[in-house]
Amino acid sequence: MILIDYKDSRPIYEQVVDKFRLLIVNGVLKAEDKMPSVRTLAVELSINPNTIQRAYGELERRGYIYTVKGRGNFVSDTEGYKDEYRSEIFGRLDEVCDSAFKAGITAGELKDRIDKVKEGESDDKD
Amino acid sequence: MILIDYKDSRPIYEQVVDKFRLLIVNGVLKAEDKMPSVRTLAVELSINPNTIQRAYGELERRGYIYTVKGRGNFVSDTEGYKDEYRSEIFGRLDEVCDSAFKAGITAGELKDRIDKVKEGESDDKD
DNA sequence: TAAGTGTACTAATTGAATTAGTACACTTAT
DNA sequence: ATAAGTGTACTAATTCAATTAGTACACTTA
Repeated sequence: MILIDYKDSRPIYEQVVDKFRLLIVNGVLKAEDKMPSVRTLAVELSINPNTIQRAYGELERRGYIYTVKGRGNFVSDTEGYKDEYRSEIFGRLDEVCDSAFKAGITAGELKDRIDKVKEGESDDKD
Repeated sequence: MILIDYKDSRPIYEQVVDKFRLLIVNGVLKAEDKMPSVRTLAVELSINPNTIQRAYGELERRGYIYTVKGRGNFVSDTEGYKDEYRSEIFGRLDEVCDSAFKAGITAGELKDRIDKVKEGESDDKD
């Protein structure tokens, strides 16, 4: 369900947080779905339970999951967070545009590129 | 000329490399311009000369600057690197598009956003 | 010759991330 | 009641990259 990239220089717990965030905001994991237990996932990924715990703590802090002691972690109702995630993506787009314009790339070129990506979509990647 | 962001989790030498890369590919620093000396810049930024040296070594390895022993570091002819930099930006755009499409954002929405950024350009930022 | 430049090297320090180990509280099923 | 599974909380040790510190050497220019 989740894969760690050891070539990635970011902390493992951060990668775990991001992967789950994507699964949740993109609807793969739905509200009330049960998250894998801390210990289970730790064994699955061959990393320390503390690292998973830290990731789950972060996900809870940010509202993506909630905890029931003794029962486990569950996905929250994240409808509200989808807008937040969209904003995040637009923010990233803004940065790319800034860099692009500074480097002399035109809005037209960017738009053409979007169309190309759109065409090639659903290709087997990553 | 350069500013370090201590809130940024990336290594200092990497930040230095990036800042100079931008100055160079965007034409602020031109071919044959003299780079600040390792020691001067170290004092200016209040960081260790070794860190600057590492950054300069990286810039040289990547072809952005060249070294003349005893004289200093100078900006290379970077015309060829501008294409490389453009590709990099398009690559970043591709990633944003992928995320966007997965999150249900349409190509049209992305294009509209580009126009908005284009309008607000040359605003006093960073 | 003196001052300024880059280069090379080793050692020490720092700090975050990760791992290791333990203990405790709660829930569920038996 | 008991056992197994769950989350939580702590402290200590380890690992690793980045950074700092210090020194020495070679070259260029004035």
